[in-house]
Amino acid sequence: MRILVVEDDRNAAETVRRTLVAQGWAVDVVHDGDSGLARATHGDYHAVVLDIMLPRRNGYEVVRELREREVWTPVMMLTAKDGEYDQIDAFDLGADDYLVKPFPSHVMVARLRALIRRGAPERPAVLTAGSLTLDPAAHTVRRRGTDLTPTPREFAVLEFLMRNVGVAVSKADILHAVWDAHFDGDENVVEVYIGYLRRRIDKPFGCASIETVRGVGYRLVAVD
Amino acid sequence: MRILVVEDDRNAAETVRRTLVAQGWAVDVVHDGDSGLARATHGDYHAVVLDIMLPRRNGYEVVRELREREVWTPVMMLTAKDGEYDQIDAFDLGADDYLVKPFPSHVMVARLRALIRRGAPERPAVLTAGSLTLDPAAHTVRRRGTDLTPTPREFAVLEFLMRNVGVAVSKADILHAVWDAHFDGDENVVEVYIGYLRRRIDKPFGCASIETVRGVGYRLVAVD
DNA sequence: AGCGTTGTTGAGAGATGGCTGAGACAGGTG
DNA sequence: CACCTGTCTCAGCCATCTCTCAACAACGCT
Repeated sequence: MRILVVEDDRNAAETVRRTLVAQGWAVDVVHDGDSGLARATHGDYHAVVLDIMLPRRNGYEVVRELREREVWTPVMMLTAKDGEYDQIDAFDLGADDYLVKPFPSHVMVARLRALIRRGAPERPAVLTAGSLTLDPAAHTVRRRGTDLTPTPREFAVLEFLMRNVGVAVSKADILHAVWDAHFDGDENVVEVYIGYLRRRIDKPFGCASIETVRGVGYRLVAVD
Repeated sequence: MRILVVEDDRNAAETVRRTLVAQGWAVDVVHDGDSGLARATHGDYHAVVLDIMLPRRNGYEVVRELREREVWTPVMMLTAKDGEYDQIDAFDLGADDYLVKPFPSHVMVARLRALIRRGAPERPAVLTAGSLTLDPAAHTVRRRGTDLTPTPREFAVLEFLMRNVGVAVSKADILHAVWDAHFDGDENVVEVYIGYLRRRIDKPFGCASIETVRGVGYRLVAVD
C-alpha cells in the first residue's frame, strides 16, 4: 500500500507517518497543498491523508482540483475543527472519509483500510448518457444544459435506468429497485412513469433515449 | 436504490426512513437482528444501514454472519456509543462504513451514496458467430454493425442457437429451451421461427448462418 | 422416376403487451 | 377550505406478435 500524507504540522505528520509505516505501508509526506496536489495527481497512491489547514492551497481546494482532474484516489480528510459542515463540504467536494483531530491512531488505520478496500470509485458521481446528465447528489437532471425538474418518482426511475445505460431492464427490476417491498400494485405504474419520463426528457428535445424492448422492458441509450 | 434499515428504536428508524425516502430510494425497515439478517440475505439491497444495539442478534453478529454467507452488500453501521473500538470491530467484521449517532442526515446520505457508487455488476459476455453478435444484457442483435430487431420469441430462439454455435440442435431441444413446459403444440412452430430468423438475420445480408440438418434439426454456423 | 417423408412458407385469427387519458386519492400549502 | 402537485389505478385502444393450418418444395430412398 502506498499512502500520501499531506500535513503541514511536522510533528503531526511524523506521528502519522510512523503509524502507517508500522502497518508495513509505504508513506510519502509533503507539507503544503501544491506539492500534495502534484504528488497525488501523478504518484499513483492507494490513498491520500489530507489535512485541511495547509499553506499554499487548502485541503478543500486540493480534493476539488483532484476530482476535477479525474483522479479518484480515496481521500481521508483531517481537521482540528469539529464542525459538521466541514464533513458535508468535504464529502461534497469528493473526499471519502473524514477524521477530527485528535484521533487514536488505530482508528485512522482501520478507516484507511476500509477506504482502500473500497477502492477508487471508477465512476464520477454524475451519471451521463449522451446529452443527458443526472447528478444523484444534487438531485438534478439536465439535457443540453437545460434543467429538467422530474418529480421524485420520475427521478428515481431515471436514476435506475441511467445506472444501467444500454442494458434492457425489466419492469419487475424497475419496480423492485424503485418501489419498496410493500408495494403490491401492478407493473403498469412503471409504464405510466416511463410515459411521464418520455414527455419530460425526450419529447421536448425530439429524442428517444428510452427504448421499449417488447416482452422484456426498457433500455436507456445515449443520444444527443 | 433499495436500502434496508435495521434499527430497533422506532423513532430513529422512522427518521432514517424519511431521509432516505426523500432521496427517492426504496426503503424497507425491520426492527431486530434476525429479520435484518434474513432480509439482507435474500432481499437484494444496494446497501444496509445497521444499528449495533439490536434485539435477538446484534449488529456485529449480523455483519459477520452476512459475510460468512457470502453476501457482499455494502453495510453502514450506526451506534450511539462513541467508543473507538466499536469502529475497529465493525470494520474487521466486514462493515464498510460507520457513523456515530447523532449524525446529520445529509452526512448519512452522502456516505451511503459513496458506498453504493462502488459496486456495479458486470455484464454477461456478448455472444458472437461471425459477423453476428447478440448481447443478452442489452437485448440487442447486430450483423455488420446494423441493429436488427427480432421479436421476443425470435430473440430467444436465436440466443439458444448462438449458445450452441456449430452444434446441431433438434427441434425438440429448441422447443424445450424456448417454450415453456405447458406448450403442447406442434414442432412446426420451430420451423416457422427458423424461417422468420432467416428472413431477419440472413436474407438481408445474403448469408446463410442457419443450416438445416435434415432429420436432426438446425445448426448455427459462423459466417461473415 | 416415383413416392413418402421432411422442411418451408404465406395467410390470417386470436392473443398479448404497451401506451395513454381520465380521474381518484393523499399530503402539503396558501 | 380550496387548490396544487404527485402518485397510482383503471380501462380502452392499437400495434405487434404468436401460432395454426394447409399448400407447396426439397430431399432421399427404392
